[in-house]
Amino acid sequence: MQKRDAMRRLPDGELEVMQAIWACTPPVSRADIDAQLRDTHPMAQTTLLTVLTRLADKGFVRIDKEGRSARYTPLISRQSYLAQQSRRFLDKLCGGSLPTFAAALCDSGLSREELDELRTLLERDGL
Amino acid sequence: MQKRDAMRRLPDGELEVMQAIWACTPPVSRADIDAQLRDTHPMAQTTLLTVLTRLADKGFVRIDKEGRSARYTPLISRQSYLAQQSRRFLDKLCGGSLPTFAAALCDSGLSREELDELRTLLERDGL
DNA sequence: ATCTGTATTCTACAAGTATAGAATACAGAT
DNA sequence: ATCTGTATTCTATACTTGTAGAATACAGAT
Repeated sequence: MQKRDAMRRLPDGELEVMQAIWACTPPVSRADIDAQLRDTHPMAQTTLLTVLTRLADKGFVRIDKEGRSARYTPLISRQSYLAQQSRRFLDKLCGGSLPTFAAALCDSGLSREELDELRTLLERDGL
Repeated sequence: MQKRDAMRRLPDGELEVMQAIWACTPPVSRADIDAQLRDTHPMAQTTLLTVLTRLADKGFVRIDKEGRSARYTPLISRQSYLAQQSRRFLDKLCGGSLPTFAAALCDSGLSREELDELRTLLERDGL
């Protein structure tokens, strides 16, 4: 049933759940996830379970049964997912063009200060 | 039938077609779009027509009948779509955090030189 | 051994997306 | 007036996503 295509872009609902999982320290219980989602995107228990199953099918989380309940461990780090997706953005949306990408950022509603901050961060992290 | 939600993220197939349309000088014929798609994502004539209809429903293109054939005009510019989507990326994926965003870019496989280029572009365009 | 509450799985359904064959419509040729 | 080729619309299927009720399973109480 597994699709094994880690590079794929998660649909919104599944991304929300992944973000919630990433926000916890693994291994994560269903209750932990639920607590995280309460603010951003509350959903019925069964809905959450369904989404978690799909995420497991896609290889994003591992489900470990522990008696009555289960623990969820992310198999892909937030950092690497974000890296993959920013690459995807640059390639698929900007056609791989850095000037196009830069222009998009400049038009994205960021203030001068924020753009400067981003430049600084890129300089520091890049080293 | 129209959903009027310009901020929405287009699914892959529809994005491909929009990119093809943006790559032409409007008004664009179906043949123009087809030629653009030939390299990246060839699809049957009827499939293309179906996608174009959906894009029209969503308000992304206007379809003007011209006798036997039709002309397609983008109603949303590539530039503004990219700006919206980069904002979306920052907010939904990075939780609005510039440091997180910068880290994602640094991990995205760009070389030192490319990161430097991006910094320069941000500086120049930002002015 | 039975009851009970809760965790998990099954099943379901409505939209949305990807794809395209069948049917139709129509301009231009004869 | 009819034929013909091609452009467009209708119809259709399969898969994905969002959402959740119904059914089940099972640990702990009695």
